[in-house]
Amino acid sequence: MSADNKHAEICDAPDTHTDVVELVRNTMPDDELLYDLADLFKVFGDTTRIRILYALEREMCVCDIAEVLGMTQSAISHQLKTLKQSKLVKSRREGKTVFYSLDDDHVRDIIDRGIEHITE
Amino acid sequence: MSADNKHAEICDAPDTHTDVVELVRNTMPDDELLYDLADLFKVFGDTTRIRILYALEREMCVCDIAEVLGMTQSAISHQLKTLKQSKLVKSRREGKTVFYSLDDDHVRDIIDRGIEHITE
DNA sequence: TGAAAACATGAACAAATGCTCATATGAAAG
DNA sequence: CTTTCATATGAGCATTTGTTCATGTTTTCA
Repeated sequence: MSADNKHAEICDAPDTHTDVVELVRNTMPDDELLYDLADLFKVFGDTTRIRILYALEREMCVCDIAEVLGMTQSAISHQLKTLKQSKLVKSRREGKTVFYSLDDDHVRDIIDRGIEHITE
Repeated sequence: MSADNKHAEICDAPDTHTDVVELVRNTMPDDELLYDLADLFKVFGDTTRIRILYALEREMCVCDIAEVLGMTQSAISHQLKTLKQSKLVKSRREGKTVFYSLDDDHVRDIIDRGIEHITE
């Protein structure tokens, strides 16, 4: 909690900079949380996965998703695994086919915020 | 608008699948929008950039950000460029130093939604 | 004008990532 | 039990990406 002056390492700045650095350091969330957060957004950061999430406004089976996106069943399956691990989609088995849908409302929420930013 | 039966290409599914595929296809946003959206989230999908955004709750100069994160000035500068191109941060010059801050409220909004999802 | 400080940028390299191809798993039908 | 359909998964490969290192810009001050 002591203010160990690291001023020398910082740019040739007025003393306020040192204060700001210390202050911001203390108000930053745990690195673990920020790491998980980046990992979550990384999942949204791919065109295929975003398109899958949009398609899943309605529950769909794997091969139909592949059909909608015009992509391989394998490619879709791989991405669905990623999406499921991040708890963005859930699955339900019915015989041979597996139906996927959005896991909760957060998903659409996050996407909508992104669209807001883009189309402002 | 005609329902050109692509049933053969789809999994051995009841006719409803074909309908769903067509329906979802028509309700999907333009690929360009989805591409831009993925690009936006891609920017959030990196630990360094997320940490920078958190640090910028207060306006800071480049070298102070580098100090807070314990990283090179060059690395930070590169990432700030990415963040600026996505309109997530803005900059203001004051003599030799350049101060960065969040561009608008959407940024913190999007991040908060992400945290909600993680810490649920 | 010349040097130093703060920042920006280009090239290069290592690490992460997404798709493809082949194959494995699991369920239903014959 | 064997086959077939829907899906899952592992390895391989090409592309993307983040950092480092060296250098370029811009501003200030002597």
